[in-house]
Amino acid sequence: MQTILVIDDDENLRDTIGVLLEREGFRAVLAPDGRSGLDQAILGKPALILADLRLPDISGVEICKRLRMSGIHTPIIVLSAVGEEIDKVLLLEIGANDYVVKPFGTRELLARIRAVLRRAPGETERALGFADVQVDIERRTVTRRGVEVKFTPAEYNLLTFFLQNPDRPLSRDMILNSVWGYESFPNTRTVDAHVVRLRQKLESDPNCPRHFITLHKVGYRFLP
Amino acid sequence: MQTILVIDDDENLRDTIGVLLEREGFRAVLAPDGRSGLDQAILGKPALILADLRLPDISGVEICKRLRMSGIHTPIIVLSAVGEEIDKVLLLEIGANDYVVKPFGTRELLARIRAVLRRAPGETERALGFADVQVDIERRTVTRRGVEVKFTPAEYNLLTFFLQNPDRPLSRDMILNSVWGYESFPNTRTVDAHVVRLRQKLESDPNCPRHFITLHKVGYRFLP
DNA sequence: ATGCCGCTGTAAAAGAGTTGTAAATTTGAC
DNA sequence: GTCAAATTTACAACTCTTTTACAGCGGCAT
Repeated sequence: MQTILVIDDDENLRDTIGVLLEREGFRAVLAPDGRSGLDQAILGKPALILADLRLPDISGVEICKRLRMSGIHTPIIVLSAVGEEIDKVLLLEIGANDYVVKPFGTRELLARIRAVLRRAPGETERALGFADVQVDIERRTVTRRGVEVKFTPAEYNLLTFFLQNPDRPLSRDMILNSVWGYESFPNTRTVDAHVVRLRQKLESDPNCPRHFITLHKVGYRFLP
Repeated sequence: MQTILVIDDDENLRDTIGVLLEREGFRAVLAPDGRSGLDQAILGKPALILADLRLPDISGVEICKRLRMSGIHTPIIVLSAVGEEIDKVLLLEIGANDYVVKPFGTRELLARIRAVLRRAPGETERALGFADVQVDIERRTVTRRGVEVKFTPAEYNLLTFFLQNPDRPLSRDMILNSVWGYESFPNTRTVDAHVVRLRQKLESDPNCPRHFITLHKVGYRFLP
């Protein structure tokens, strides 16, 4: 299932698009501003991004620029309101893949989304791994030296999140937002508890972790 | 060199697939509608057919039916758009060999094509089974150690769906959509109730299922 | 070094939510 | 209407998640 990130400060529109996308079989991740949108764009690895041109903090154009400068080529469709001065050529040069002018029909939006996704051969990695651990995304299984290791949903989600963001320092809040979502608000210690279990199941020596590293006062970092 | 017939009314997609196939060493024959597709399927003797589910004149399902009725067993992969109402079980029973949901990655499509070509010297699998259980699709019967076991329609549909999707985690919603279709909206607990009955009829020890596995908070998985 | 304070590791308890399953109810075919 | 099938319901049993508590560790000022 493909994830689409929606960055728009209009809560109503955001939710409407979210519902629409889920109905069409996508997973929708919603962000109300450029800052959190950018985080999600990097951490959540969506298949596509819908970004409003005008946002309270970082504009859609700026989001494009920053992502492209970071070497992230996730397709982006920019949403702009009627009357907003947009230089379409500039937009495309900057790295946006398409733009849609509000108000738009759901059919049009979906058509654009599909067109963009079709052009971009999705790099849906089916297998991830490190050291003696293999994760089969398709089958949702984790094996270590060929032996299956059982993971609960939260553990599994955390594990794949780490695998998809190697080497990067990840704060507990970032992890909570990305893995648990913006709807639930558990204690940050919850992350620790789950990291412990990842270590117990996957580290050769859980007392001296070599992959799930603690960054004191910062968070964690995963090293393959 | 193997010929693959592509039947799709979306010119863009048709050409994209055409180019892709040629690059991978196949000969691609393109047809924009069901009528010409059917002609080509009969006359061109392709090794495999990719057919869109929704076509202006004759649907992909109808193409399957007509070819199979004519005694032509060319493998067919049906392409369907996300959100299109498809009964996957029906599709496979009708004689399609596989289905791919748009938008799809090129890697996925090629993998499916190769998989179908590999197992086909023709014939749709008419018999499915696991352990001591045999399912005869043609006769719609299930036998265990040679003894027939009675199944109600819903149970049978669920069983064949599991058999056709081994190893994969299947959420209750996916199961409902695929087996019950998009028209009816039963409670997700309905799935549980039917799984219980599959286990009672087919598991050696229904209390400790080895084939119809629960994935807590996720759904179910069938292991042959 | 030493001692302090806040951060982290961890097991275990508490809590929340999910699933198994039988029984009750509804649906649909004849 | 009758009957079988399908679906919903209800609740016990269970799993997973989160919190809690405390021990140990790390870094910092003295």
